[in-house]
Amino acid sequence: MRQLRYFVAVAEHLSFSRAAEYLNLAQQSLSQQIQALERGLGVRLFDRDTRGTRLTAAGQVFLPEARAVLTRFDTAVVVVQRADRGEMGRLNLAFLTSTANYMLPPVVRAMRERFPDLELTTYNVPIDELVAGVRAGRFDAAFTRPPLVADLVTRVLAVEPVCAVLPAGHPLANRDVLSLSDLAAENWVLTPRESWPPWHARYDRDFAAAGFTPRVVQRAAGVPNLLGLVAAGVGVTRLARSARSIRRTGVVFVPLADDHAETVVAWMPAREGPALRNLLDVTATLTGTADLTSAG
Amino acid sequence: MRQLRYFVAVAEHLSFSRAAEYLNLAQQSLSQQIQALERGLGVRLFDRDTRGTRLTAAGQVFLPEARAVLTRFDTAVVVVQRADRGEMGRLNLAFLTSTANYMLPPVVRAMRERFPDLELTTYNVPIDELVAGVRAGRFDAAFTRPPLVADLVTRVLAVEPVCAVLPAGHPLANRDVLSLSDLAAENWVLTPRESWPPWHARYDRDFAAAGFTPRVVQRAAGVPNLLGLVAAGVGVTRLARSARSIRRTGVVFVPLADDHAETVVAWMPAREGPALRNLLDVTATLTGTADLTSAG
DNA sequence: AGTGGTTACAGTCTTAGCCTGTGAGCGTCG
DNA sequence: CGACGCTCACAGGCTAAGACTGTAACCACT
Repeated sequence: MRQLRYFVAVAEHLSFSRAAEYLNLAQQSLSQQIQALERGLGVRLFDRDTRGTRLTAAGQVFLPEARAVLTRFDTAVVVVQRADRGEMGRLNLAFLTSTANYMLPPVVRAMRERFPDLELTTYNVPIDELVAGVRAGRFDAAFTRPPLVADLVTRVLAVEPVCAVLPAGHPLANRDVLSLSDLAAENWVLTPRESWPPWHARYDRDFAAAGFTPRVVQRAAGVPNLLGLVAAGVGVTRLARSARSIRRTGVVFVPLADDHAETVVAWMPAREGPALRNLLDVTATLTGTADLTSAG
Repeated sequence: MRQLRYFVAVAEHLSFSRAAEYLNLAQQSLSQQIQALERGLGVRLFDRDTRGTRLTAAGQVFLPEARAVLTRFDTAVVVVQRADRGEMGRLNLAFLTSTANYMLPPVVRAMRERFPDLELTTYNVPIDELVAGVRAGRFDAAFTRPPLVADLVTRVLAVEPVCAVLPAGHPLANRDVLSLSDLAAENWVLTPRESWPPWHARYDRDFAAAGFTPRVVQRAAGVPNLLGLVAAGVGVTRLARSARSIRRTGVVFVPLADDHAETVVAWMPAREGPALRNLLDVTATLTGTADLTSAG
C-alpha cells in the first residue's frame, strides 16, 4: 500500500529526489522502498541512471493499475466511514399491512431525500410476523400499532381518532360522534383473537369499560375484509380513521368519543445502529411536519 | 493492505482465533491489527464479545470494499508481471510504405495470435521518417529495407529477387532473366536522391559495378509512382519482386541475375524490452514458416 | 576541473508487528 | 456448583521493516 503510493509519486515526479521531498521522506528511503517493491513484484519498474528516472514499459502498465488500487482503497475508506455514520448500508423496514398505505410513502420519500445511499427494503407483513421479524433481526424497524411486547422499544409517530364503522344507511350513520356503548346491541365483525393477543386484550378492556361484551357474528383477518363485511351489512366494527383510505363505499366512519389509536415505530434497542438512528431522526421530524394519517 | 487481508479473514471466519490460525498468526496479533485498522478508519468493524465475533453494519459494508481492493491489487500484480514478460503493453510498429502490403498482415496476425493482450499500433511511413521515429523512440520496431544507419540493429526477415521493371512490350520484356548491364542504354526512372542517401549510395555502387551510369529521365517518390511512369513508357526501373503486388498492368518484372533485396526488422538495441523481444521471436518464426514476400 | 544534479550503498535507530504469557467473561458439562 | 473450554483483550519482549544520515559513483554543464 505504502509502496504503491511511493511508486505513483516517483512515477509522477520522474525523480526519486523530488518525489521524496513531496512525500516528506529521504531520497534513500524512497529508493529502498521502490527496490523492495520491485523485488516483491519481480519486475523492474524504473530505468534509473545517473541523470534521471524513467518508467519501464512494465512500469507504464503498472502506473494506472496502482492508481486504481489506491483510489479503490480511498473510496472504500470513505464508504465505510459513511456507513459508520449511518448514511450508507441497508435497512429492512416492516410495515403493518394496515399502516403501510399511509406510512410507507412519506417515510420512504423522506429517507431517500436525506440519505440517498441508504438502501431501504420494505415489507408489508401481518402483526405476528412483524414482531417476530424485528426480534429476529430480519427487520431493523417496524411501523405498526401498539401494544406490542416488552423487549421492543416504540416511539409514537401519529395519533388519530378511532371510528365506529357502520354499513351505509345504518340508523346511527348520520351521527357526528358516538360512544362505544351506543353499539352494545350491534352485531360485530372483528379480527381473529389469535392474530395478536395484546390487541385483543386491549379491545376486551375497552368493551368492558363500555359495559358490554360485543356479539361477534364473524371474524375475518385484515382490514379490507372487515370493511367488506361491514359494507355487506354483516355487522359493525371499530377501526382507526385512516382505514377510510382502504374503502369508502358502502361504509360510514363515525368518530368514537375519547378513543384514539397510535401508530408507532418499533425496534430492538440492542440493534440500534447509526442507520437506524438516522431513520428514527427522520421519522421524528416527519411527525412534526405533517399529519401522517391523512395521506391515505 | 495486510490489515485488509486480516479483516477479510476475520470477517470470513467470524472468529479471531480461527482466522489467526488460518493466517498462521497468533490470535493476539490479529486482534491488535484489527484494532489498528479500526483506529485508522475511525470505525468499529466488529462486535466482539466473549462468545464470538460479528460484523457491524459498517463492517458488512466494508467487507466487499476490502475484497475489491485486494482483488484489484492482485490483478495489478498479475498485469505488471505479464507486462514484464512482454505479454502486455503497447508496441508501435513502423512499416515502410512499400513493404507494408506484404509484411503487415502476417506480422499483425501472428502477434495477435501469440500475444493477444499486446496492443499493436502500426504506421505506414516513408524511410526517413521511419528511421527518425525508431531513433526517437516513437516506433519500437520498423519493417523496412537496408541499408539503414549504424545505431539500428536489423535482422533479415525475407530475401527476394530484384527485377528490372520494363514497360509492357519492351524488347527485353520476354526475357527470363537479365543482368543490370543489359539496361545500360535505357532511360531510367528512380526515386529522388535525397529520399534516403544510404539506398542511393548502394544503387550507385551497383550501377558502377555494371559498368554504366543510368540516364535518369525522371525522379519520383514512391513505388506506385515509379510503376506508373514505367507503364507510361517514360523509362525502366529496378525494384524488388514484391512490388508486383502494387501494380501488374502495363509493366513487366524480369529478374536480374544475382541481385537480391532484403526485408529487415530494425530496432534500437538500447530500447530492446521484453515486448520487443517477443515481436522479434514471432517474426523469426514467421521467416521460417512462409514466404513472406509472396503474400502481396 | 568544479558544481549541481541524479541514484545507490552502508550504517544507525525507532517502532510496527510479531510472539508468548496472562486474564476476564460467558457457556457447557460433569 | 465449580471445572473446563471457548471467546477476545492486555502486557511485555524481540525482530526486522522502514526511517534517518553519511558517503559514493556517475553524468552534464560551466
